[in-house]
Amino acid sequence: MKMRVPPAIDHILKSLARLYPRGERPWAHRSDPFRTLIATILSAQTTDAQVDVVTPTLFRRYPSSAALAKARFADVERIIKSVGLYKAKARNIVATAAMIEKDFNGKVPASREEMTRLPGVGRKTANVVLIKSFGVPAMPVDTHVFRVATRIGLATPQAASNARKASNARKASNASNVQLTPLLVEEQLEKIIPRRRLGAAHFWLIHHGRTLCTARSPKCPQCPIAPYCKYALKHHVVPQKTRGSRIV
DNA sequence: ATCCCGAGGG
DNA sequence: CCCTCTGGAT
Repeated sequence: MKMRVPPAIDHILKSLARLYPRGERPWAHRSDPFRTLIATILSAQTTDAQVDVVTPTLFRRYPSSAALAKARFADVERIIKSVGLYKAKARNIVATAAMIEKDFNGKVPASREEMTRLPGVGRKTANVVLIKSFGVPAMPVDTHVFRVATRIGLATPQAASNARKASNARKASNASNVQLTPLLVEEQLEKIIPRRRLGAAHFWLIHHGRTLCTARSPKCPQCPIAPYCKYALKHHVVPQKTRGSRIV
């Protein structure tokens, strides 16, 4: 229950909290599990702005899984036409609604095991619903979270190696040949970030990845955690004035 | 051109 | 591991 947070982690979280003080949560207005789930499925390879365009119409016409389960693909496709991958998503959300009705008594299942059986629901989507709608500690690891966490050292091959040794001592693996996977990053983040802060940390990491810590040309000179970011140091992008200084 | 809070299939 | 699915914003 009581968890001690390593100083570096604590500093990183505090820096991110200062950087993004509003802590705005995308889709915060959708609190019920069904809408959170559907909106999250729709969000793949699409901007959240695009999701916001189609969800009002979608949920007006299909306010519940019972309603959506009976929808025709063509009707749903027409409504969500402007989001990417809309054909697969139309199929998936209708099939998901049908499965919720048929196998889960009309309610979105509250476990990752059950949720990932739903068509179009992978581990990342399930984790979003778990932490947003069910209050279950889970870190959704998408490309942004993965990139940021590995860059700044919140997730490391060393820690992954240790975790793997602990859980499976039979496999003798050293840190150098452990490749970080989204699952390993998730496990590490859930271990080192206090449960209370997981939701906020998720937002900070993902928002950081979209703004400063981008894939192509990261804005390290503007980044407050660059002074103790391994990626920034390695690529010589730490500003002169803060290089070598202590963690702020 | 490149990217967007991925998932499923080969 | 790879590939495909997709429209819209920049």
